[in-house]
Amino acid sequence: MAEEEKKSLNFLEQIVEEDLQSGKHGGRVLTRFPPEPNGYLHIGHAKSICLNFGLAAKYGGQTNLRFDDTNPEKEETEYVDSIKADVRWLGFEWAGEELYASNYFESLYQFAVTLIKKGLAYVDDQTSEQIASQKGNPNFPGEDSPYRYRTVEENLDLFSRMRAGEFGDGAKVLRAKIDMAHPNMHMRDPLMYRIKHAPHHRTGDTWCIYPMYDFAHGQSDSIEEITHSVCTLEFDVHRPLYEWFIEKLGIYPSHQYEFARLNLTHTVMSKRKLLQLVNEGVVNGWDDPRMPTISALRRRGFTPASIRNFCEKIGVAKRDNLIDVGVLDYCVREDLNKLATRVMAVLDPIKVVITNYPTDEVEELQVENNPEDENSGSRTVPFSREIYIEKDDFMEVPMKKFFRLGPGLMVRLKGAYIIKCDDFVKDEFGNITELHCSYIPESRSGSDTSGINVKGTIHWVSIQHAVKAEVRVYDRLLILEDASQVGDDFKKFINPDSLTVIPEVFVEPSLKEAKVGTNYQFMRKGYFCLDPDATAEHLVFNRTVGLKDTWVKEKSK
RNA sequence: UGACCGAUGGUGUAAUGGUAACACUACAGUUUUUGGUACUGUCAUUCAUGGUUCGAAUCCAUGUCGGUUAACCA
Repeated sequence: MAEEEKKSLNFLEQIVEEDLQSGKHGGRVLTRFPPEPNGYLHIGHAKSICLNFGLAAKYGGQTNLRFDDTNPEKEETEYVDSIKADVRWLGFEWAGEELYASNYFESLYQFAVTLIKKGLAYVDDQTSEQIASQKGNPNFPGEDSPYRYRTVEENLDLFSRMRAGEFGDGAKVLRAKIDMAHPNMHMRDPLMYRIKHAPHHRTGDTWCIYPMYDFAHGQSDSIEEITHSVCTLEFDVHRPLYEWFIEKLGIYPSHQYEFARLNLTHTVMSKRKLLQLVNEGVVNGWDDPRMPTISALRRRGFTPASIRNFCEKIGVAKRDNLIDVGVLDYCVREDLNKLATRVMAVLDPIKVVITNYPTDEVEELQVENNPEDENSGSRTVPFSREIYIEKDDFMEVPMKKFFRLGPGLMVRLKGAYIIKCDDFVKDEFGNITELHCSYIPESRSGSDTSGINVKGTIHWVSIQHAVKAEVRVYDRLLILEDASQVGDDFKKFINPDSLTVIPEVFVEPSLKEAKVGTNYQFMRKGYFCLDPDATAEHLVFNRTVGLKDTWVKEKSK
């Protein structure tokens, strides 16, 4: 038996394997994906999802889906539903029911009481401005709050009255008593609770005090006995605090590990910036196919497998990275090449009359559905005397290496006959409006006895059978490669051609049956799928991604 | 300027003290009834300087550069 090639492990897998070996968590692996329900998931989240679910699955563990819903002012049920749908669509299943940090509000409250009793937390009456000014700065230590040395009894009393709703928003906060001179700013008596008289999407008006991220996330991990809490690099500086709370509370020792989040060229990834694009109408909603959101990628025709492969391919490490969107394109093409049915569609038509073909004849030609899949079968495509071909498949003065149509040149019509261009018609402006060709009757596809070899094969659509459709072609959102260099100025670099609508193209009749969710390859043009905007009378196709085109390069030489 | 994280080809990710690998891109070919797919080939002495060692991308020191961090956001 051949030696199985040992695939190298990423740093998280190494940690898990070490922990498994040392029996750190009793051989258990439980991860979690903890989105805040305040926006839609994007491809960066997909990386995290694949990481968390993939890591657990690889080592026989499970993954919790836990909504980090500690800020009632920003969070909504609508987002909960879309996030669940996106995770499922990506192909992952979380352990049991979805969970919520808000499930633990009572436990969290009790944790806070415990810390107060230990003299490790206190109620502060100052304004946020006062507290901020006492924080000091990275070079200078902060100063203690005048309320820092309240008695345990007073803190207990005040905290319970905070919960009871006796104080207004912002009147008081609960802070951890750590060290106002700590070199890590997050350890300078961080806030644990704030007062918000706001209804929560799950707990309604049960609470008017809500825990901060730092006093909710780690404790939730611990309550669920998460073994490996994987998050992005910016939380690295929070880790000492994460560990401080767990240690002082003496609760389950979950551990946090950080990885570098995904950055894509020509794209912005932060929820805030994506929300801006939506709110300002730069795009038509969260699922506009130009967006890097999961819902947009789905609408655009990306498959779950292609996104999972992408996440696998880009790897995971701790250094900053900027992945070329071309890698994402590659991953969809790779997947779609194997499963997309090939069809013919002419996006920029020119009429061709096959002068020696009988006027009334229609042939039903058999065309294979997918040369990459021998089980895909074939379909029937009507052929007749008048067809459309792509305008740029003809050149009046063919350049060298142009293997298509030109005066006197021959091409194969895909699945049909070889034709020869005998003549062309120009209008008064000199535009070519029509080609006159003759076909070689013996060259019929599958029973070709003509002995003629042509270098080019082009797609076509029979005019009388053609179905009209709209096509939407997408390009990168930003003209700029690295959006991190311009910050909030990114909108100056929006690609004006990120969406091109072609109102009327001609597609073969089989596409009348096209369904949302099915991927097609328009031969020689790219991968397309039906948009949800489509109706039976008005077909709309999104271009998922173009085919690799080496001719454009050749042409420009 | 404090703390923390990081630095390997154009881009990512490996190599875990034993002589830089894989993928993408680019380029050059072969095959092809999609100028697609598939296949073949070409493209780096690892941020710098010192040190440890028979041997360093890997360990140590110093420096340089990049990132994160000082919300009653997560």
